[in-house]
Order: sequence, then C-alpha cells, then structure tokens
Amino acid sequence: MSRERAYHHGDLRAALVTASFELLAEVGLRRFSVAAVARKLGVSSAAPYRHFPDRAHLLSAVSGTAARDLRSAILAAAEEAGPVAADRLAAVAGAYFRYVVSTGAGLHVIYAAELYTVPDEGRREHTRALMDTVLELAAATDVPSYQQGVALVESIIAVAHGYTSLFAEGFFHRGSSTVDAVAGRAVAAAQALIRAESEPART
Amino acid sequence: MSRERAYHHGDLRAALVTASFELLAEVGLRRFSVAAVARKLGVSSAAPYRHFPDRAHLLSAVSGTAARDLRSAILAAAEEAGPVAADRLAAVAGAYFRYVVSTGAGLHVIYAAELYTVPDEGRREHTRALMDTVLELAAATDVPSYQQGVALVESIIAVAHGYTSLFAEGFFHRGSSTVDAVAGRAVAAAQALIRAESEPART
DNA sequence: GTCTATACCGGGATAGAC
DNA sequence: GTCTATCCCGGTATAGAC
Repeated sequence: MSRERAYHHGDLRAALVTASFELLAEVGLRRFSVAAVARKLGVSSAAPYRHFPDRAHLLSAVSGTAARDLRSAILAAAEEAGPVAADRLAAVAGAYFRYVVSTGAGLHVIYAAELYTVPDEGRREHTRALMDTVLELAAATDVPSYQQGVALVESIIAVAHGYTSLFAEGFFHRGSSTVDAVAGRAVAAAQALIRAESEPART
Repeated sequence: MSRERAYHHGDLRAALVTASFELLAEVGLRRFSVAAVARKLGVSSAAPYRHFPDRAHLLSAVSGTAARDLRSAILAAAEEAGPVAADRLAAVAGAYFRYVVSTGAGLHVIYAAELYTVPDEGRREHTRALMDTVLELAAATDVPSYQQGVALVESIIAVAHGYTSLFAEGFFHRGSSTVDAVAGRAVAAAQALIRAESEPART
C-alpha cells in the first residue's frame, strides 16, 4: 500500500462490513480477522472497536447483511426461474451457490456457532426472513405436509452448501469446472430432490 | 492436570495421529493446533516436531488415516445395505455422515487445501482408493456413462457433506435431531438423487 | 526421544493522546 | 472518531540440555 495513513472520512462502520465481505471471499472464515479488515481499509487495528465491541459483533453485522442480500438473490433467481414452483425452489440452490462463491458468506457465516450468544435483533430478523422465504417457495410446490416441506428445504440447503464447500475447498478445480457449470449441477441436484419428493419411491 | 510430566513411552507418532482425531472431533479443524494435540497427550509442545516436520505433515497423516478408515466404513455400510446397487451407493451418504460426526475428519480435512503441497504418497494412495471405491459403487448402478457416474457421485458427496456441515454448525440442534435421524435423511436424499438419475426428467 | 526455554509472529482488545 | 502504543494470549517452530 502506497496510500498515506489518514483518518477514514465517511461511514467506517459500513466500510468495515463491506471490507469484511471482501476478506471472507478472499481467505474464508478460517483466516478472517478484525486486524486484517482494518489493514484492508488502511485504518488502525483499534478503529473497528469504536464501532463493534468485539469480533463477534462485527461478524454478526456481516451475517445479517448476508442473510438480507442472500434472500434478495434468492427471490430474484426465483423470479427468473419462471412460474413453475419446482423450478423456483430449485433456483435457490443456484442462487446460494453463486452468492457464497462471490462473497464467502454462506450458512457457516450466517449461522456461525460463535454468533449464537450475540443478541443482535437485526441479524435474527434477517435470518428468520431468509428461512421463511425458502420455506414459502417449498410450500408452493405440491409437497404434502409442512414437515415434508421442511425436510425438502433441508436437503436442498444441504446439497447447495455441499457443492459450495467442495468448490471452495478446491475439489472441482482439477476438473476446471466453471462457477456456472457447478451452479448448474447444484440446481440439477435440487431438481432431483424435489422430483423425488413428489413421486413415490420404488421399493 | 495433576498428572506428572513424563516421557511418553510408546509410539508417540501414532498417538499424535489418534489424539489429532480426538481434537478434531472436539473442536474442529478451525481450532485444531499442534500445541493442543501435545497438551492432550501430556507431552511438550516441541515433541510433535520430532515426528512431523510441521503442522501440515501431521494433518497429512491424519488425512491418510481418515481416507483409509472412511473407505472401510463405506465398504461395511455397502455390505450392510444389501445387494441392490442403488442402496449400496446411497449407504455412502450415511457412512460418511456418521464417520465425520464421530471423528471430525471429513472431506474438508482429507482434501484440505493446505495439504496440496505436502508430498505424502501414503495419503494420496488412500484418497485415491477412497474415490475409486465410491465411483465403483456408482458404476454398479445402471448409470449410463462414466461421466454421469462421476456427476452422480459428486452430488451424493455434496449432499452428505452438506448435512454433515450443517449438523456440525448446530443447524439441527434446535430441532434436537439425533445423529441416526439425520444420517437417515442424508441416505434418503442420496436415494432421491440416484433415483432421479435413472428416471427421465419431466419437463 | 523428549524435555525446557525461547524467538517470532499475529490476532484481540484496551489506554490515552489528539 | 481515529490515532499510536501496548498488553496479553496462543500458535509455530527451533535450540540446546538431558
């Protein structure tokens, strides 16, 4: 960095959240640190603590923002998928995959265990809204009961998260798969799960 | 610790690998450290470095052992599942889930990015054998081509890994799901993926 | 082969100046 | 509101004694 150290003039709190997303996308949650976020913005390592009491509260703000933005991305993908409920629900897997690949902020961040004790109502509302949205997309299919809708959503989230994790871990890089290609396979897997739910299992 | 500090009499190398599994199961890869493994065994923090040049080589040994044991668990589960190829393949998801829940050593450990540069032939043979075994289980189903077999295996691994990650992250604890229950749902999801592969998609 | 002790690094968090 | 400076902690890894 050749930039001179100077006061950050502007909304440092928002800038910290934005920079946190960039850092997560670059190095992942494992190597995320408040100090690195501060370095990224060219502010001192103490500055973030004026806006967040500790690391967990910064991550909580990131989690809430991620839940909100991910919900938007899912709604947009559902619209794009057309009128068929199964297609709209399957689109969740693709939207999730793309969002997490580009931001690094997946469910392991949004629902990180270290956040359970952080009483951030904003975050909790956004995460609730996110889950409600996905459950509504599932309810719009011909799934017979609420319980089965929950189980279906669970499996779709699992497969989307699985593809995302494997991709982040470098599992697909040897096969040189593109983001688009893997996103497509995640959607196809979700379609398969939805289809199986609506058809009798052969014994 | 009331235990006296004393020499570790025995195979410390093997003990380090075993203790590493215990630590992974307790705190996960995120908080895994060589120092903690040494503490667990009551040896000095320097002792591990007599047997492994660095942290990555210790993890590489863990990775190889995990790949070998996981392959055994998968073969056993396939046997238990009976003669139907689809059931045998679906059993992979359950075996994977149970193995990772009890050991903490899943694909994120076995194929950890930090191991790519560690030239450990033992590990590489075990990981190859693991993948080969799963691909063979897929080939035994009526999957039409090798490529589709790879894609099917990929989706099964993704869903199994997804359930495992979500479980480890505490996603299911609010619903107080047991390990057995979630393992069953992972197998059911794998069955759905296999079934979809062998049936024409409705457009 | 394991010990003690230590150098080094980096992150979390706080104190006090401006 | 941000700075500099500092403390504490814990992990990685090495040196040298036993």
